[in-house]
Amino acid sequence: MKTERVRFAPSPTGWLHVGGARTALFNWLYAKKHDGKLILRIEDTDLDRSSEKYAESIKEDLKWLGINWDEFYKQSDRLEIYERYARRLVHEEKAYHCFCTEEELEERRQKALDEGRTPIYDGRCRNLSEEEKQEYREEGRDSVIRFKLTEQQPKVVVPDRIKGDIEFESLTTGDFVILKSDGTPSYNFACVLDDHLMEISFTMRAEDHLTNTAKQILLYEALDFDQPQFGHLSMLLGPDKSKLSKRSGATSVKEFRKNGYLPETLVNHLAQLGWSSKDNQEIFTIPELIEQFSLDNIIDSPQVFDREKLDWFNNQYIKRAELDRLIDLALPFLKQGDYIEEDPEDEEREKLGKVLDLIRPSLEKLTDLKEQEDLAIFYGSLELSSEAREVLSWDSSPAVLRALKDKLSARESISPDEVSTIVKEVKEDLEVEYKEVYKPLRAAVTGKISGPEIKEVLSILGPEVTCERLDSAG
RNA sequence: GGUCCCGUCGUCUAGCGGCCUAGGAUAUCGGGUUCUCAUCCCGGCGACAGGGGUUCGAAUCCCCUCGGGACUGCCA
Repeated sequence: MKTERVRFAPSPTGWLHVGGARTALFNWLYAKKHDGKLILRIEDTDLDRSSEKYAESIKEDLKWLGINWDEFYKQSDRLEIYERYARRLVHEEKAYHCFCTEEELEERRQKALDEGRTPIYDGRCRNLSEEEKQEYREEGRDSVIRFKLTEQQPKVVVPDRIKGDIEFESLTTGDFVILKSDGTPSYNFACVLDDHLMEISFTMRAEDHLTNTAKQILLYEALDFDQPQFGHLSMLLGPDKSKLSKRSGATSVKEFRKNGYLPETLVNHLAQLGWSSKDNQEIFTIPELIEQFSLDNIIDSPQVFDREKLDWFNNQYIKRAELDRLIDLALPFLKQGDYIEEDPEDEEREKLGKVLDLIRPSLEKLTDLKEQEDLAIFYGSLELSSEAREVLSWDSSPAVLRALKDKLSARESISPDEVSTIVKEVKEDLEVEYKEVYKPLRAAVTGKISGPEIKEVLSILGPEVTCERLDSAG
């Protein structure tokens, strides 16, 4: 069997957004599933809007997501190829030079619109004589090369592996441009040439390319190329149900990274937007995703990219992350907060690990670390809240704190279980309720009346610091 | 306007003619666990866009209507 070859072909005119990331992901999953190759192709033929900066950031974001590619191309490196094929089509009289200016075309388009007609290029430059062409050239007019659609507009059928065959009664485009006046190819032309030359076996892209695919099929025929298979993914929508755009809030992968999301969160959520596993599994590892991925389970209808579930996923993955990795993931965000300035080492790192492990269930995003009040317990100076003071003013509190201190002061360290034991002893010795021990203890040690498990807190803080705080609170 | 795609809880989805008084997840609400918050567990609310067919039987098949979306560039 031939190797499956798929591609992701972004244009470097902006940061990678989640829609593009999903297309990349689906292609990648498909490639991995079939032991195929993923080709990354930067479509930078729009010289004005493309920039190297964006091309780099797209690569960076893909890497961050764990989407790696096997081959890399840039269309701007291949301009002679497109030009050569365009000339070939002109030579075969399947394409022709058109000298109409953009202003003229715009004027005609507007007129057609005003008259309620579909604006279609009228093909007036199709049969220009050599003299006429020469005249235009002498006038200093630029020309483009247009693809000649056959007179008897044939029905185009797009065979779609996801949606099934899609028939176009008629294409609402006239002779479209394949080579622009600056010599760069237009999208459809470059795409067909590259997909063919790069031996792409399956072209999977979002549904907004459906009509492009129809046009491209005409090009495949004119060029006498075998066609790859096609597949169209539904659109990703914003909360307003229109095509996801910057207006829909944060949409670039970069922003999600910056906002404290884990790459596997995004991968998982994106994978399950328009695809679902047979048994409704929701939390996947990457190998599971690859194993279970199939075109059969792709959904035709568009889906809203909603942040709520993403946050839930992120909490799930934060809870699951390996501790050492979590520390590394957390550090950049911690440094943005008030408590940690630089990378801790040895015992400090170990302590941080314990702290993170303790508070991770409460983290939805890593950015929560910037203002995590619980961190103050371990890294800040103690301030008693008014609620904490109230608890400490209970009649029973001073004696409880004293008793706790007596039991702790002789110790070097203490385990969470030992805290439970001590609390129990104090409760029994003083004949009070658990609450009357726990609450003042929490208030004195953390300054707050709510927070992470107090026995874990004491274990991390250690008896010495704990006793100091019991002192100053008492 | 034209062409094309799509239509199950707010959102993501299961469902591919009977297992559906429509299942799961999330969000939300309530309860439980806990010294407390978070986590976790249990429960509630909540959808087949509408109308015609076909069929013994339709969320599932067909048609129409309505609704949403995309495309309609010398952008990709």
